Amino acid sequence: MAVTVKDVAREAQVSVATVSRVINGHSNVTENTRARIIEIADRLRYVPDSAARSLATGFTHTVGVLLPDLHGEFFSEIIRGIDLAARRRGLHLLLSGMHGSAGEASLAIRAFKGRVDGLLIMSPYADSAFLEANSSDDTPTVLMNTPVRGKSHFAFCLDNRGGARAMVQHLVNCGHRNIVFIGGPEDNFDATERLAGFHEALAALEPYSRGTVVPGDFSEESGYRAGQRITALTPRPDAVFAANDMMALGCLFSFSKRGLRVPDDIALAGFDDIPVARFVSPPLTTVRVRMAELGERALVRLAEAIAKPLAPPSTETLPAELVIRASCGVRPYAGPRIPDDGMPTNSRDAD
Amino acid sequence: MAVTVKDVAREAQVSVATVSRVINGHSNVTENTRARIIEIADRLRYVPDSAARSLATGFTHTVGVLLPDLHGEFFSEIIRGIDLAARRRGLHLLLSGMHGSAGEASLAIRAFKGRVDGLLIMSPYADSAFLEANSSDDTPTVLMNTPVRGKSHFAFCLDNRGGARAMVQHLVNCGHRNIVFIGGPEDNFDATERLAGFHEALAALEPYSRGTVVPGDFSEESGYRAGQRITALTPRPDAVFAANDMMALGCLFSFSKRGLRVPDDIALAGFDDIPVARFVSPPLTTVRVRMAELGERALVRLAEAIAKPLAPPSTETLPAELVIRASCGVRPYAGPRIPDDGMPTNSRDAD
DNA sequence: GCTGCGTATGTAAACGCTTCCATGGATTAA
DNA sequence: TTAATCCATGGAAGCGTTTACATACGCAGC
Repeated sequence: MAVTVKDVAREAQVSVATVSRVINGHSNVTENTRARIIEIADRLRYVPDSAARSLATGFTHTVGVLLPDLHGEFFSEIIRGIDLAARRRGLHLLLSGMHGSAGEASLAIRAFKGRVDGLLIMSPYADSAFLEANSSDDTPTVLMNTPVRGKSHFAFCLDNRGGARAMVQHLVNCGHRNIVFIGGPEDNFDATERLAGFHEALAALEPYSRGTVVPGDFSEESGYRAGQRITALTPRPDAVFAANDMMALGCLFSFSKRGLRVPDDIALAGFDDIPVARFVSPPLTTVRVRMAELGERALVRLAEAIAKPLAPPSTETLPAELVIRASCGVRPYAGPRIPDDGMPTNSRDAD
Repeated sequence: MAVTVKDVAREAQVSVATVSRVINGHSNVTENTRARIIEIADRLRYVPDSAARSLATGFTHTVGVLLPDLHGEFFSEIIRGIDLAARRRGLHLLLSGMHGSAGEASLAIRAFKGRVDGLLIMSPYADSAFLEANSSDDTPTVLMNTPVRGKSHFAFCLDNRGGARAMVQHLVNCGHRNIVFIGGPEDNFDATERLAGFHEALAALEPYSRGTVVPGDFSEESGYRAGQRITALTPRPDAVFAANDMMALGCLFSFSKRGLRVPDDIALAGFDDIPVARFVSPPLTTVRVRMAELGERALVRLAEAIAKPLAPPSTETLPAELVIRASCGVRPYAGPRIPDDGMPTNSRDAD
């Protein structure tokens, strides 16, 4: 059915070897035959079979991407970054979201065997035991946002701790002393790091202020509940720092429902800089990590590791930047960013 | 380096055929040898090579997904739906975003050869000539959100027209007569369909009201500019219907900058129901299409087509639902949906 | 005890490609 | 003119599987 090298070879009256050489751009072919073969291949619509190629060469020109879930702006950003860098290098992306169990993730990794030249794994939950059990030594692997530090693998992580410290610093600068932190899931690496950063900064800046921590689970709803608890606190805190933006939003709604004004009555900050953060009222002060850049850099690293398998593992940390908007009160509400600080040129909304 | 069937066969003192039979769960193997081989395969950490398998069987258990871009909540939603359905069927996803040119898309499709059992292509720009030139007959293909109707391929499309009509109906119901439409890019299929729906509904409902159309390009910025133009109109329109939410937001900001209140002074509606729509003030009335469902159903269709290649092509249309919030004035602002109509259980924010 | 049959296992071809090695013709050097 | 060299091309092995076909074994029936 599908046309193969043999068909092209027969038509061109040469051997398959010569066709292969032409297809792969090897030099030692007469210009004459090369042209003839190319013409015939085009006419026959010949496209080499990647599976066979992989088998023969040992390369797939594909990387496997394992993400914890495929939900929300985060993943879309990361994937975009990865895709961008991958396409630049002629690499393809085999994508897999793992929903939950480690067993499933393990299965996904095994399924990658023979399909990929390298692995890109992101999981704030993945521990080193898991990797130990599942990483085949012959497949270069890069970890993204993982608790595992680069002893055995390349790893990228976010400066959750630094970002949280910077935010606390900012809140203190704004004159807030009594700061409440809304935490995330206990087994989530991002969440614990952010909490640690909060404590560190507070210990350094306000040794006499014991920071209150209210539980949360990263969901908007948990933020709402946290907001209710915070409202009930006496004396009322000066500021709330939520471990992520979604909780900050929930909290914001809870406040507005009770007539508490942000930032006049209480300051509010989040973490992540999700797109919505800009649009709520007041716009949310938060911490941004460039996820697309994370994906991009991770892929570049992986590509290097594939090319040169023996490079020693390392860990890189991506900086987190403070995004100051109106919700903490230091600046007056500047209004939407239109057209003051430039509009996003995003025109891909309904595609 | 990597362990193959041969290694397992040698260790178990059987032929590779027997090992293969065990691995693939064929029945005709003694329970005794089966157990022994499984034990050895586990111990040796044998994982079959997918490339070789594909070559031998002709199946890759992978589908190629071609998207126009990987930006924003849309794609993340679609991919999530696809991934969900794919994992359920043991299929893998080879992902490719095509940035721009048809040539690049064509290249991407060719690169899929031998890697995938089927293709999932989304592009509101892809025309049938392109598909004609690039679709290999032996690869089942499903189109998502495309101008091409299912003559030669399976196709899914969104009910852009119906959604737009419903929105106009709603605006009229709210008492608005003088309605302005902000259009999208001219070569975008979604945009033209929405515009058509607008005209159709208006012609039916308000034969004497010629609807004004202001140009836009789906970007927030273009919405802002459209808002400026609309503000200058006399008499001032009753309502604005933007071809997508991003433009509606830009428009909203433009209004708020001029002190125009929504919905008191002017009603505003969008299309897409992007996550932000819920959070702006006032919350935006808009039209929702379940993108995850689109992805899911498209994958299911494709899986069917792969299993039974001769099924006749068809087209399915996904309904668009009106999402009524406060921006059109019919209902009082109900506040955030917390906890009245249930909080989203999204807790995946910072992963 | 021989035939026949079913079952467990082995042998080898095939999948489509790349690439090492061989071949032979042309070109160059002596 | 002959030998050495180079270069375009062909032959064939090999990549790791699956699977059609062959084989050998055990057991039932006569």
